[in-house]
Amino acid sequence: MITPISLFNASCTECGLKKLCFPLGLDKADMLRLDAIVKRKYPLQKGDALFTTGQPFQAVYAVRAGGFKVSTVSASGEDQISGFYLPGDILGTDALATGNHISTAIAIDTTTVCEVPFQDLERLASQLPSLNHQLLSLMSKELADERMHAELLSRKSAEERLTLFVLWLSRRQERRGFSGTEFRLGLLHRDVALYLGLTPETVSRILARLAEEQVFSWRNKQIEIFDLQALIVLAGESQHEKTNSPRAQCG
Amino acid sequence: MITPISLFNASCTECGLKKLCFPLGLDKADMLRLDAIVKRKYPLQKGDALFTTGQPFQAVYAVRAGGFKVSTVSASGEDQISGFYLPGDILGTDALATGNHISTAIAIDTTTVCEVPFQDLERLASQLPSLNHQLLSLMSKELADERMHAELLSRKSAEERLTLFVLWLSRRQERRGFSGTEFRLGLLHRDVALYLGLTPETVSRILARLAEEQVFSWRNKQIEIFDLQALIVLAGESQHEKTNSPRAQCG
DNA sequence: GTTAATACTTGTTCTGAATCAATTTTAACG
DNA sequence: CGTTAAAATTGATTCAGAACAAGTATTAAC
Repeated sequence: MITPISLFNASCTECGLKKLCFPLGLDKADMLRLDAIVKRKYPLQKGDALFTTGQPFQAVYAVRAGGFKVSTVSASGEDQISGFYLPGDILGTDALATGNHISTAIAIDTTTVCEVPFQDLERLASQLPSLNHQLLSLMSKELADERMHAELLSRKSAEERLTLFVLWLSRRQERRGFSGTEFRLGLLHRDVALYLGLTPETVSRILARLAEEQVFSWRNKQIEIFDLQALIVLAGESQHEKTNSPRAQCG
Repeated sequence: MITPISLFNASCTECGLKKLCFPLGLDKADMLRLDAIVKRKYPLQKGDALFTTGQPFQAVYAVRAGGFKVSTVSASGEDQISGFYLPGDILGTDALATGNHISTAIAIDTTTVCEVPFQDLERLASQLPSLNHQLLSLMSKELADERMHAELLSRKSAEERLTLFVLWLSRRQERRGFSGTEFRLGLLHRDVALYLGLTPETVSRILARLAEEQVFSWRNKQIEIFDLQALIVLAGESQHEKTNSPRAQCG
């Protein structure tokens, strides 16, 4: 259960997500300094934009509850989804190079974030080497995630893509201390299809078949994994490969 | 013509690529400090690895001449190519998050690099805010490139992928002050096919057709563009879209 | 300079996923 | 709560590009 008010009030030192946001090297004093520059915002409603393409870069954001889909509008008007950001993830760093956001972040649920003004963060980071390293590390992880995404898109079959995606989510849930076999995901099948480079029809068909085969089901925003081993095999991860997650900036 | 010895001796202050590597904010004094930590290495031969998957992270590298293909080995043994790094580009930052390289960089030609030990770089960056910002900006650009790669893989047809790739190269050449219509590229068609998520056969067929149609030719490592406008149309960039490059860390 | 290996080309067949189309289900809103 | 719009499902058809195969051209090695 989400309790927006208490989350809204929580500071970094008290936040249950702090180990996710800044896993390394900040002692209590440093944490308080970080805390001082973080602004906790009122919840965004489903469909609200956190930032949009072209907006000047002001801050990075940590997801506390809910989530975002981040997309770029392509020539044809259809948007390509580059990633999903769930609690503990940090987003907005895409704007760093140009000073303007190159993508749009839309809340997929009622969502609360911490806003970290980037100027302040950069100034603080210049005084706290470990925070600075953490920042670089964060971006490096994003890059690794995006590469995995690209690999998925270029070499995997539709079934592999979908099962791999669910497997990533499952592992992510577990890493966060939640059930890896039963969880909620407030994403449209359509959005997942876009992310995976597939059509909604194909996703629907594969979901139907995998439910039939008792591997997992995904209905009404609820995912339930019946046969994790089968899922691993279908995802092509049976006896090899790295166990990275698709979006693990803060894990 | 490459003259390895003179390149080998050049320092950052004299280097023709310095505007590419560090476009922002370093004055002469700062540049000298950076120069002091950079190690210029003897040339690598074609096929040599600059770093390989799993190796501990020691340094980032700036390409001076030649180039690299960066790939990750997938389950099946085939490797997925995540990018190409040409003169002026900086590579190696993928290892930052984990402390170990998650990919392998292979020289595609006789190649010279500057090695920048990361510990030194990070220490220096903590004293030079503009260098630190530059580092973050670099990673942000890499991320943007990887997203463009993912978008190309998920939504573009084979012809669009290939023409877009050539267009990116062309623009990159121009930005570097070289001819955008006639240049050398020491890549195998096979590697480009892997990068684009296609088979060598498909690449070969499309190249044959585009040469036939007098759009561009690519034979014996030499690319020649006959009809840039047609190329732009085929790449699906006719009257819209951003003009980013695929690998523009230093441009 | 000859040989061996690797890369590239070209043709044919086949298939996975897109596309088109028609319902059914779910969510949104007054 | 009923109405309407959006999303998801299911089916039929099509097609772009993969896979397979067999040749030719380059490049590398000795």
